[in-house]
Amino acid sequence: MDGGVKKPGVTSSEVARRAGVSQSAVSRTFTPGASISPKTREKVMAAAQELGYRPNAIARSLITNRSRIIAVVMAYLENLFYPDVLEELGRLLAKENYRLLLFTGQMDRDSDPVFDQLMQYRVDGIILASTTLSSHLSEECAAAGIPVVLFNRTTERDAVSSVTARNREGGRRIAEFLLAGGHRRFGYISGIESSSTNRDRFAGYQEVLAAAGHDDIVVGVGNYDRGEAEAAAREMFARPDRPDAVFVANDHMAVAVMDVARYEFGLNIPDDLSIVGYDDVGPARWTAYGITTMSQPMKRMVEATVNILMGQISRGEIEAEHRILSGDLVVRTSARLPKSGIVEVDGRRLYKPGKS
Amino acid sequence: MDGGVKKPGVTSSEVARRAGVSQSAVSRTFTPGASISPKTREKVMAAAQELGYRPNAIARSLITNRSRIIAVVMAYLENLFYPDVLEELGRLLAKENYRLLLFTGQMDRDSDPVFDQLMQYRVDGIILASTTLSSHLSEECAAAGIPVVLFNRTTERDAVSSVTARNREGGRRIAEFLLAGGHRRFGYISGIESSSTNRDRFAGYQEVLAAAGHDDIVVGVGNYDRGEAEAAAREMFARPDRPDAVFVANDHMAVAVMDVARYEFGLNIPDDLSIVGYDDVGPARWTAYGITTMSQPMKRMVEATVNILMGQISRGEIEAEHRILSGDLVVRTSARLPKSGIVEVDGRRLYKPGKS
DNA sequence: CTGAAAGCGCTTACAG
DNA sequence: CTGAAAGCGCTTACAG
Repeated sequence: MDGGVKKPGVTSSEVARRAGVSQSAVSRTFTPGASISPKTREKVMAAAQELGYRPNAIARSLITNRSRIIAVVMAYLENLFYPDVLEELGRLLAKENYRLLLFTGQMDRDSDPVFDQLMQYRVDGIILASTTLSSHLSEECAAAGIPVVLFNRTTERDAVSSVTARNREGGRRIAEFLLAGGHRRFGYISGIESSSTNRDRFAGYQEVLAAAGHDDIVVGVGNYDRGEAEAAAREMFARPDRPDAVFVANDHMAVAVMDVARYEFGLNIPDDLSIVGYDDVGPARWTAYGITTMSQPMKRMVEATVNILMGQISRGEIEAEHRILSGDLVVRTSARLPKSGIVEVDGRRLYKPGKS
Repeated sequence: MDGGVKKPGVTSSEVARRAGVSQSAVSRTFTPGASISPKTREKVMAAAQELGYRPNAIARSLITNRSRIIAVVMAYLENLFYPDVLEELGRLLAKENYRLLLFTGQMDRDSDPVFDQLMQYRVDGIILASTTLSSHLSEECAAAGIPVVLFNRTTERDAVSSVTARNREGGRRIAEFLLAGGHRRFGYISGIESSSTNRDRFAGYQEVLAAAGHDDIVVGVGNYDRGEAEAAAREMFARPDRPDAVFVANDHMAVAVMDVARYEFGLNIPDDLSIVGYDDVGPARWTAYGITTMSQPMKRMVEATVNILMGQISRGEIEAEHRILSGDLVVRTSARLPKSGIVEVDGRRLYKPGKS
C-alpha cells in the first residue's frame, strides 16, 4: 500500500545553494517579518521561482508547534444549513490563513477514532458543529491546550466554548406568534431530545404556551432526521385531536412535515395547519414551502466561532466563552398570520410583536 | 497573533524514558509491522497510556514524505449533491486511513492561493469536485508526483484522472423519454456552458432530438445557479412558443425552474410542462417536486475516485484513468409518461425503452 | 529484537 | 543583516 514514492519537493537548502546564500536566508525570506535585506530576498525569490520552491508546511509545523489546521467535525450534511456553515467557515479560516481538516459524522462516544486523528495531527483548534464532546475528551483538549468551540450546541463544560442562537427566546417568539395567530392546539416535532438546541427551543415554546393555559402540547420525535420527522408527522396528523399549529425544531424536518401534511393528509397549509420551522435555510425560502421560521444568523455565528478560536489560539489561554446571537421570526406562507406585529425590514417580513 | 503557546504534546522520548526502553522501541510499537517483542510493546503501551501519548503525525509525515492527507476542492455546496459526495468521501477516506483537507470554492485561475496551500501541505492526492485545473497547475502536480482526480468533470489533460457519469448517454436517454412522451417543443436550461458535464449532457440531448427532426431547442443559461436558472426559466416560459418539455442540466436548478413554472406562470406540471433533471439528489425525491431525473451513481462515483487515488498513491505512478459510470432515468411525477418503457426495479420506476 | 545515530525540512536563538 | 548550528519528533537503515 505504500509502495510508491512521491517525488520529494524542492527544499530550502537547494534554493540556498542556487541563490548562493545560507539556508537560513531562504527561511527568512519566507517568514513574514524576519530580518532580511532586499538584495538577499531578491536573489532567494529568483532561485525559488526557478526551482518551483514552496516552503514545506509540515516541517514548519513541526518546529513552530502550530499546524495552522483547524479540525471541523460536522454531522447532518444533508441539512443544507451545515453545508452553508461549512462554506462560510472555509472562507473565514482561509482568510485567517488556516486550513480546514474535515471530519464528517458524529463524535459521541468516549474514545473516538476521529478524536485520535485530531490529536495526532496536532490541530490548533477544534470546531464541533451539531455535536458535542464527552467530558473526558474535552478535558484532554484543555490539557493539550487546544481550544474547542461548539457550533449550534452548548455545554456547561469548562474550557469548551460555544456559539448558539438565542434558542429559548426563539421558542418563545414562535409560541407568541402562533398564539397571536389564534391557534388552539399545539404540536412540536423535536430534534434530538438531548441536544441543547432542541431542549432550549422546546423550553421557550412550552413556557409561553403554558402561561397561556396550554399544557397539552402534542409532541413527536424527529431526531433532526427527515424520515423520523415524517413518521412523527404521520402519527401526529392521524390523531383525532390533530394540532392546528406545529413548531418543527428545524427547517430540514419542517420540509418533510409539510410534504406529509399536504400530500398524505391533504391538509391545506396554512388554512388547516400552520407550520413554523427554525434556521431559515435554503428550502424554507423556496416558493413551494415558504416556511415561516426563526432565522439563525449563520454568518455571524460562523464569524463568532472563528473569532473565539483565533483569540484563544493567539492568547494561548483557553477560557470558555459563550456567544449567543439573536435571530428573527421570518414570516412567509406556512403559518396563519396574527392581526398585528408583522413588520417589513430590508425586504423580509418579520414578526415583532408590539411593533406594528 | 501568535502570542500564545500550545502545550507541547508528550513525545516518544518521554514514553521511552518511562518505559525504560529506547525511543526507537516506542516508534516501532506504533509502526504496524515493525519488529518488536510483545514484552517491549507491552511496556511501551503501558507507559504511553499513562502519559497520554499519541504519535505526532506531523513529524511522521516529515520523515515518511507522506502526509496521509487528501485535498478536496469543492464548489456548489448549496447543491445537495455535493454535501452528499463530501460525506461519502469522508467515510471512504477515513476507512483508508486518510484525512480530508477541504477547500471550498472554485479553483480556476492559473496561480491560485488554494493551490499553493495544497502544495505546501504536501497532500498525497487531490480531488477536484465540480471544478478543473489549468494545464499549468496540473503539470505541476504531475511533476510533484501528486495524483489528481476530477469528480463529475473530465479533461483530456495528461496525468489528470476523472470520474463521471455517462453524461452524453444520459442526455440521449432524456431526449428519447421526452420524445416517447409525445412532447413537441423542447427546452434546455444549461449549467456552466464550458463544463464537460454540461457539454456532454446537452450533446446527447441535442443529438437525439435532431435525429427526430427537432433542431430548434430553446436554450437558457442557468450556470448551475438557482437564481440564474430562475431568470432563464422566466424568459423561456414567457415566450409565445414556450416548450412543453424542458431538460434542466441538474436537479438543483430544476427545483427552481419548477417553482417558477408553477407559482409565477401557473403552469401545471406535467400537464402543461414536463421537467426532467439530472443527479437524483434529495429534493428531487421530495413529494412537492418529484422530479423525473437521470440518476448519478454517487456512491460508486466516490468509490471510484478514492480507488483511483489509492492505486496511484501506492503504485507511485500517475497515469490518467477515466471511469465512466451509468445511471438510470428515474421516473417520478414531473414529466408526462411515454406509453411504454417504464419498468419497476427495486421499488424505483425507471425508463428503459424496449423493456416494458 | 534492540539501541545509537542519522536525517526529514524547516525555525530561531546566537554570535558576528 | 547573515550564517552556522541546534533542535522540532519522528522513522529507519545499521550493527549488534
